[in-house]
Formats: sequence, C-alpha cells, structure tokens
Amino acid sequence: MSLPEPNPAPPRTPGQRAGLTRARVLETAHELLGERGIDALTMRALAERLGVSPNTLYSHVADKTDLVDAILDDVLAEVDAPRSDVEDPTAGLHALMASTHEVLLAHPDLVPLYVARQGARGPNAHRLGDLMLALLDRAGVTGAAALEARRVLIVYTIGFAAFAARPPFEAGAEPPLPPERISENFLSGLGWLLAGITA
Amino acid sequence: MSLPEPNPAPPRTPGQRAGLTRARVLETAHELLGERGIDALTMRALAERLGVSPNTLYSHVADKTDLVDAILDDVLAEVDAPRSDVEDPTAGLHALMASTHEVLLAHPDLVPLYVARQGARGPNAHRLGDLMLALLDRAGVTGAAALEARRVLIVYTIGFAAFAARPPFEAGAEPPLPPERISENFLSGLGWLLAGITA
DNA sequence: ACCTGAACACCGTTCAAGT
DNA sequence: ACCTGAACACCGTTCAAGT
Repeated sequence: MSLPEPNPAPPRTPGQRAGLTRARVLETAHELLGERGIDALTMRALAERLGVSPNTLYSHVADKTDLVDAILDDVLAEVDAPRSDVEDPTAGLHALMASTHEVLLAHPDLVPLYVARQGARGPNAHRLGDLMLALLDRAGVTGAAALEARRVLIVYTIGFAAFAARPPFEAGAEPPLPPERISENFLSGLGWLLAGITA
Repeated sequence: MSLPEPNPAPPRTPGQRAGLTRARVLETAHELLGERGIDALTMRALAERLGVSPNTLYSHVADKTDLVDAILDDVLAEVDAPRSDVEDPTAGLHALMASTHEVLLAHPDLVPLYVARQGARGPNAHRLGDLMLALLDRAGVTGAAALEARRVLIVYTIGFAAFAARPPFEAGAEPPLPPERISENFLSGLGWLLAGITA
C-alpha cells in the first residue's frame, strides 16, 4: 500500500526521509518544466521544489541526461496510437503522426530536446516506432524503404513541431501563424509525404 | 579568403592590446566548435584560445546568444544558392534545399542550435528566405501558400539534418545509415514535397 | 576603445558521513 | 537505502579600474 502524495516540500526534521520516488522526481521535473521552461529545469531547482538537497536526486536518477530522457519518453505515452490492424493503414499512419504532432505542440519546450537527443529512446518511443513499421508494412512498404519512410515521417513531424512557435528564417516581418493554420500546414505536407511513400 | 592568422594566444605584457576583432572572435568560436563540439564552446574556453580574459569577449559580442546567432548565420553563407532567374524554378528549389542540406550535414553540431533558435535570423538567412519565395512565385505558388510551402521545405531540411547522425526513435537495433543513403533519403522526401507543393 | 582582476550568482556532480 | 554538508570544477556576466 502506497501513501498518498505528500504536499510539496513539507519541512522535515533532520534524519527524516523525504520519501522520494523516481516517479515523483520525474513528475515534479515535468511540472517544473511545464511551468517555468527548460532553462529553469535544473537539478538544484528540482531538488528545492522537492524539499530535498540537490545531491539527493542522484539516489533516484543517474544524472540529468537520464532525467530528461525519461521525461521525453513519458510524454510519448500521450500519443493516441491506432491499433496496428486498423482498416486503412495509410490513414492509420496519418492519424498516428497527427496525434504525435499534437502531443509535441502541447510540450513545445521539449521539442528541441528531442532534436538534441535525436529522438527519444525509451519504451514508448520504441513501441511507436514498431507500430509505424507495422502500418507501413500493411501499406506495402517494407524493408529498407520502410525504415527510410519512417525516418522521413518522424523527422518531418518533430521538425514541424520544433518550428511551430514562430516562422523559421524570418526577420520577424510576418506575424506567427495561429496554431490551427500550423496544423493545417502540417497535415498538407504529411499528406504529400504519405502519397509519395505509398505511391 | 586566406587569412594571416596570428598564432593562437601569443603572450602579451600587461597593458598591451590583444587586437581582437568581432570577426576574429567569431572565427575562433567557429574553430572551437568544429574541433571540440558544442559543449566545449564556452565563453571562457573561447577567451582562453584567444589569449584573453573571459570578460574581454563582451567588448566584441553582446552575449553568448549573439555569438551563436552570428555563427549560425555565417554558416549559411556556404549554401550554393541558384539565381532567382534559373530556367526551372522547381529544380532551383530542389538544388537550393539540397545545398542547404549538405551545408548542415557538414556542421552537425550546429543543427540542434538552429532548432533551438527556431531558424537563423541574420542577413544570410533572410536572403535565402527571399530567394525561396522568389522561386516559389515563379513556380506558381504565391501568397499564404508560398509561406506555408517555404516553412515545410525549411522544416524538412533542417529536421532531416538534425536526425542525420543516427536513426530517430530507435533503441539502436539498426546501424546508422551511411551518409549517401541519408542524402538519397532526403532527396526522395524533398521530391515528394515539391511535387505536392507545385501540384 | 579595449582589456583585466575580482566578484556574483549560478551550474552538475562527487564524496564522506549520518540515519 | 536514502539523505545531507561540504566541496570541486565549472558556467555566463557585471563592475570598477587600468591603459
């Protein structure tokens, strides 16, 4: 039986345990990231929010890279993935990438990290990657062509999210597009890519 | 443009000037980045390489962001841009994006920075952006559609370069593709996008 | 105008020790 | 097993002062 969440950072007398869990560390890190942005996600700030000294975190997390990688993979759990046996596999791919796009848009701070890490590498990422291959296979794209198609789709999706906030290569002459236009824009390109891939 | 580089960090007597230039600061930063990677590009390391104390850099550069932005835009000068009056504007776009892809592949460390900054914003970036619009216009894509098409092409190109080093979303099961396969892969997707854009 | 010494306000991480 | 105090080896940046 597990205890309910203690409220943020109740002061403890020395020698008393904080009762940290890896899960709670990750969760709080995620919160901090959402509220204050990537630059504010420091080990020391995270420790403070948890009411713990900075070095305590290293009992629950190997290092900061480990922490960030775990967050990146966690977010992918929010992707609404179709079953691999949907009727129309191309439509399934479309839906999968569109959902991924939405999830990434909901976490704009994380997107540059996916790029810096060149993707996520945890279990959720792996599962989604396998699903893509399964759908591509059913759409008639196999072997090396499938791996290349998957790369194109992923790159396009993450890349798009990375540039969602403001237009690339611009001196600020044009106002940023509203989110729904960006998504339309994303879906157009996605359609072209899927047409090319399955042609 | 060959440069009569003074050798790195000749010791000076106190009160003597180092003779720094913004250009030389940028150049040396670029060197440092190429040799030791992005994590090694610190103001302090750069200062040391220039034989100068860290705070001196602030006489030539507003801050580290300014420094990095300048480097990012400089690299774009290497892009082999077609003239805006090439015979076939679609082929011109293809060539422009392909050249950009090559330049980015030659500077893999910088690519995540383009993403983090959501593009470059200096004069070279601006010039290339204008050229894209001119070519799209001649290919019959105008107005809002042209801006969206440009975004798609840029996102795709930078995104691809960002993931060139190793496959995204993978647990390392497959070996990384050799560079020429990556470029083939890039060109396939580019072709699909251009076909969709100009359809 | 360019450069430096010294300092400020941070980082991530490790180590030895306490319970 | 979990947590802390103290320290190490760094950061970017600012300030006052020197030439």
